Amino acid sequence: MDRTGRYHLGMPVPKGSTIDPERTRAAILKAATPVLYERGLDGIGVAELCALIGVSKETLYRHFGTKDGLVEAMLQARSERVSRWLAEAVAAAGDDPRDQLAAVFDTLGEWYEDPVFRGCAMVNAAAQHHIEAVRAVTARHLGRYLDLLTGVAERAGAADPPLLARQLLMLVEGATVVAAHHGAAGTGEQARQAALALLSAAAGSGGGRGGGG
Amino acid sequence: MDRTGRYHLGMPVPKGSTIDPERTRAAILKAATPVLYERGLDGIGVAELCALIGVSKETLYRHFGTKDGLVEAMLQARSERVSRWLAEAVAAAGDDPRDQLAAVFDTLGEWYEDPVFRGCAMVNAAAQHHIEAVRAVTARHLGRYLDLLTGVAERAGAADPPLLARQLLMLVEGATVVAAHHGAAGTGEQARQAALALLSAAAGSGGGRGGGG
DNA sequence: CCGAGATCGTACCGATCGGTTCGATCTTTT
DNA sequence: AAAAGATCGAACCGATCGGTACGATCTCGG
Repeated sequence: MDRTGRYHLGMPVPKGSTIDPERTRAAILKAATPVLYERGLDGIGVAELCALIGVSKETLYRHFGTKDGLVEAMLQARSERVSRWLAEAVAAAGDDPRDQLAAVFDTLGEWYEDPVFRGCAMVNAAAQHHIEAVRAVTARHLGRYLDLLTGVAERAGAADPPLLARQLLMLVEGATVVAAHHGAAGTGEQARQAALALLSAAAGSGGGRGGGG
Repeated sequence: MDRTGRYHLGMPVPKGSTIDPERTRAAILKAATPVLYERGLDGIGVAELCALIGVSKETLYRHFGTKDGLVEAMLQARSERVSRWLAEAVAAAGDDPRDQLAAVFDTLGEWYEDPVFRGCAMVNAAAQHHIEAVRAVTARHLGRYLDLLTGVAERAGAADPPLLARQLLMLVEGATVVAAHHGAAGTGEQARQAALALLSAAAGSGGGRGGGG
């Protein structure tokens, strides 16, 4: 032991407060998220993960209890983060629901082009684990997307907003799968065109434009 | 050792031929496929898998070399089987491309309702493993779907058949993801409606019906 | 200045994993 | 009848896994 000391995730500890109870947890989550996303939940062991993110196993286990606990917390945080990210893109797109929908797929399209893109982390996780909590996080995640898309569908005056929203959700998740496993080039734009076509069809043949509100 | 003997996967050996060289391999694949699909590729060990399907580890390893070898062979066989299954549904739907497209999603919809449905096995596998061979099988699988849908798009006289086919592929994979993780009820029909709407839009605004041969 | 507590690195644990080996049994071939 | 070869069950192997324990270090509250 000639080099102990200097701990806490390599981050300088702010002089105030009690070494931060929640901060360590948040820092672990932030550092572990991209590693677990790239390597896969079962593609890396706790020991290697800890070494990569610079935290001891004891600290990780005290904050998350088990590896599954870490995974669940990570997925939950990631779901909330990307949902908020997409919602902000919609909010920034103005009042026209067509622009809002286009913003969704433009945002996704940028993500697809990212070299680290490996598909939806929540869907990937649910696809490989039977853990009920993981599946629940994924279902909730899709629910968030559905809510966002339902709002767009309603504002667009779709005849059946829940139906259109679910169809758009399929397009979102399908574009993500196709981009991950069959090439990302152009996928965002192709999906955007399809989404706008669906919206036009739903608004045109159904309830027309300018839904009450 | 009071009960050795009586081997070969519990299947009665036909009296002719050399105990079947290929037959054992096919039988292992057939038996292992649903187990690996339900439990997940990493969710079951080779020992338990062998016990469940009634084959010894030595036999399995002689036929497939490694667990990854078994996985690849299984995914390859499954991809060919389900692609053929979908192609046959299309072929049985008559000459109208709209009927053919509807048949695709009706067929998928039935699959979604199956209690053992857990999403697309190839996509699930690629989502959890970095193994290049697995990712290749998945890419090829999506390519088969794309070929099928391209044929439909061409026969429908779409203005841009490759574009429409890729959008329909997103719908297929998206419906599969949504059915797996957000409830299967109605997903097939909802996706079918969306697909037909996309086809109408692509044919209507683009090249009209009866695309040139 | 001294205890409480968070963190570190390392060693350790039992379980499980993928994969190999071996003796015995049964079938087919020669 | 004897050789060849496929299969079985079980034992075995080294590696890795998730998780725990321990002694040491550092910070903070009192």
